Amino acid sequence: MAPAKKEPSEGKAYRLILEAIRNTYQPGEFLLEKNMVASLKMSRTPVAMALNRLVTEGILNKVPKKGCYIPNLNRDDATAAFQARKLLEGAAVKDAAKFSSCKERKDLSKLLDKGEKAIEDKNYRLFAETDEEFHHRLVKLSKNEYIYRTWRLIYFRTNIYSRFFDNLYYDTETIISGKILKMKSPQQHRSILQALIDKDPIKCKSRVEEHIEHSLQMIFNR
Amino acid sequence: MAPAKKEPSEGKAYRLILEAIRNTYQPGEFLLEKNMVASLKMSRTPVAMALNRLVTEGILNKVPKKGCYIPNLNRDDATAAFQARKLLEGAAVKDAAKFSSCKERKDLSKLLDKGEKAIEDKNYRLFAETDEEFHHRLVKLSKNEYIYRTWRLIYFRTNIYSRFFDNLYYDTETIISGKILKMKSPQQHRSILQALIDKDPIKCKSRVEEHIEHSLQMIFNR
DNA sequence: AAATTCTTAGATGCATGCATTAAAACATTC
DNA sequence: GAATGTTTTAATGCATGCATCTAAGAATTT
Repeated sequence: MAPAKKEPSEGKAYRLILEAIRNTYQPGEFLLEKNMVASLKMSRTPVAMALNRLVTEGILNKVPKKGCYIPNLNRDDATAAFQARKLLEGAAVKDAAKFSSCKERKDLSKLLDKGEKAIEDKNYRLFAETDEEFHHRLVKLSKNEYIYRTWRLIYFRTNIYSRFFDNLYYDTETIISGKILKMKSPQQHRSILQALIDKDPIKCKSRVEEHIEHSLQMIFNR
Repeated sequence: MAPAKKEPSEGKAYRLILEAIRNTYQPGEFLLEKNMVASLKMSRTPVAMALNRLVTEGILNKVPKKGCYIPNLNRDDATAAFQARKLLEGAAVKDAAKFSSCKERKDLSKLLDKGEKAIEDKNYRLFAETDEEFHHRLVKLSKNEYIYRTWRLIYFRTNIYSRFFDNLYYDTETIISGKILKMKSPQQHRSILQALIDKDPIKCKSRVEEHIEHSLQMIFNR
């Protein structure tokens, strides 16, 4: 039997609070330390540390001596977040197109298979997971730790918008710079992967940018 | 007499530790909580919070149950950091060229005056300050909070390199994509500002990128 | 003497009590 | 009754003691 090391309290708190931010809390809602201490069954110190971390990451806002809350959603903020994400993710895949290995591309393809199957099964939760992992892996391929770290937080924010407006998978059409985009998310993913396989950095970048712009437009069109 | 509100301990700890990271500590050096508690004359809690924040920001590294330390310097890391900075700062000034107000440009010009005077006086410390503020203001002009937040941390990292190699102001020449760049930093700043005044986003972006690439090359050429 | 185990010193991780303060509830004045 | 000032409440901010763990050094074995 393995020794079964105890998970550090702060890390556990961070993990569970982050999950609750994604799935439970609403924009504008205050998070009381006291409540978390109760539900997490630990002392205030690790909870305070985890909250502090989330504030530093920009995932939570804070009012001194008052507490932390989920940032509110608005059009300008969404635009800024998606713009920043487009910049980072676009540059990342541009580099990825130059560096990616055969195995990495194969693995991405398998991941897309899994996502498409999830949609067939109407398991949208699983699709959302694979979608998220696809983007994470793409950006990691850039091999630039600074870009990845920074992208990760902004991506989280854009994902809040997509989830809130229930837009992770939809069969709509969007107009971007005069072009009508009628692809579903999985098709867009495939076309990004294809550009990656073709080792075409420019195409890779523009397809990613269109994909992200598409997500933003879907939010606005609701 | 004003009430003179007491500065929160955590904020003070953060501020002073950050300053020490810039001016005192060396790459690889461990930071003992105990020592900071002693020099800052406060309890462990706010110090731990401040360190936690610095780790989250990527300014410090951490080994669990051991402590925090200044990240080591190396060529690949420098390349990645400057690359990321170039991407963010380039995009930021591109937007800035579209949005900046007359007053904002005037203020930037005054700041450059101040920096040039500092060099005349051989006050390189003051020049470094104005240099830093110039870049901060430039990126803020993008009006994108996500880009600014994220850029700020990466800029800090690149600045560590520049300071470490004592390269904030030097009269060297560099070759970037075949072109010989022979400008000093202040001249480069002026040319960036000029592109901003001309409201030429593309020129603005490329000049900023060259300026940053120049900084990186100066580090490598030492 | 080298390698291994045991001990111990000293660091971080966590729990908890007190201090401070913001805002809600209440009382008072106009 | 509205506006203002006061009290109370309940949250975060901070200090500190104990728990846990890492790593360095001492003791032991080969």
